[in-house]
Amino acid sequence: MRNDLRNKMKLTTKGRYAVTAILDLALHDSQGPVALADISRRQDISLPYLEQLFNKLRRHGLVESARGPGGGYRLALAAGEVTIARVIFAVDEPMDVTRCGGQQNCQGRARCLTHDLWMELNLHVSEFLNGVTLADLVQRHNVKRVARRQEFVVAGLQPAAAR
Amino acid sequence: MRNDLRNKMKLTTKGRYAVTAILDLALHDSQGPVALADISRRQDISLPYLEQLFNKLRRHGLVESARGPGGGYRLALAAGEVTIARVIFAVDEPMDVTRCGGQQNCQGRARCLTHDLWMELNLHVSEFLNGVTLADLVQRHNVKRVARRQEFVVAGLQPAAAR
DNA sequence: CAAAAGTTGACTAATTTACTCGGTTATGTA
DNA sequence: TACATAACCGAGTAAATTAGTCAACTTTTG
Repeated sequence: MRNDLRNKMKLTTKGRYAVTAILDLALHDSQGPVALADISRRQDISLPYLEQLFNKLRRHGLVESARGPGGGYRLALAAGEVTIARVIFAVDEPMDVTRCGGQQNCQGRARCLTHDLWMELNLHVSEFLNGVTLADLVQRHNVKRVARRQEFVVAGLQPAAAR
Repeated sequence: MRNDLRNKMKLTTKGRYAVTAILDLALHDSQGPVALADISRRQDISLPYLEQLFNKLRRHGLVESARGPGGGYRLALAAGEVTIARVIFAVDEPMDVTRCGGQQNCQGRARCLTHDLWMELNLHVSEFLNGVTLADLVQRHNVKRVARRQEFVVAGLQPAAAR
């Protein structure tokens, strides 16, 4: 027994923060480059942590950066092209195929007993996350509502709340 | 930012080992109580670890135990009643509802932006895992095949391989 | 050139996971 | 009634992962 039984889809808070952050970007993308500092304030995610996340998003071609004053990030693709699965994959890569590989034969040992079950589950999750894009989320009513509230909070309290 | 963004379904190797182990039990249940030592050999999971897992499975009413020589565990329910979700829940309880509660309003902060998305995903996963029972797995061809191989290995090598 | 941003890599604290160990209690069999 | 077998139980721990920080650098605009 070792720590092999892994499955592909990795869902951690890291991936969830990444989705939240890039969704914030999608919501403000039309107004020119968005600085991480703004996202940090609105979404309450630390700036250094955002830097780490966007670094990966950039390397995976999901966002583009512009340095210097007035700079920031923009979506590199149309919001409708960016699936949640791609975002999660970008920051939580391993997506780790478990030594049992694709549909390879695992050792003569037990792991295979339930191997197919986890593969199926993984497929379901992947399908779901591949079926939702940033454009879908931007359209959602509750997302719009929350976004408006965040706008207000930042505009009204920014200097004081920036801590 | 804190460690709140959790989601309900917790999928760890622990849960997967539990499913493998109880499936092994389901496969041999007809032959009387199954000793953990046997499952340990067949599935290559350490005995103390199995004890821990079955302790939880018992407290959740999924298995019954019989002490003493010839003792072991049996399913407490019909295999068709035991869903994978119940097994995973039994050993990985928290299933952790995240401070955002059921459909409660999370703080005035950003978490809600993607909150609904994770709730939906969670629903999908739950539905899948609630839809598969031990009886389903026992029927599967590949499970049967692997089980036969394990039978052979144990019967043929037990004394030597017991290490 | 100064300030605003992104870029990078190393480093760390906290948490969680996946276990192990030692000893106890119950039960069937000789 | 002794003994062997098996479940029971709680404490403890090592490794891995996560989530996040820090410091120093580069690019760009005004």
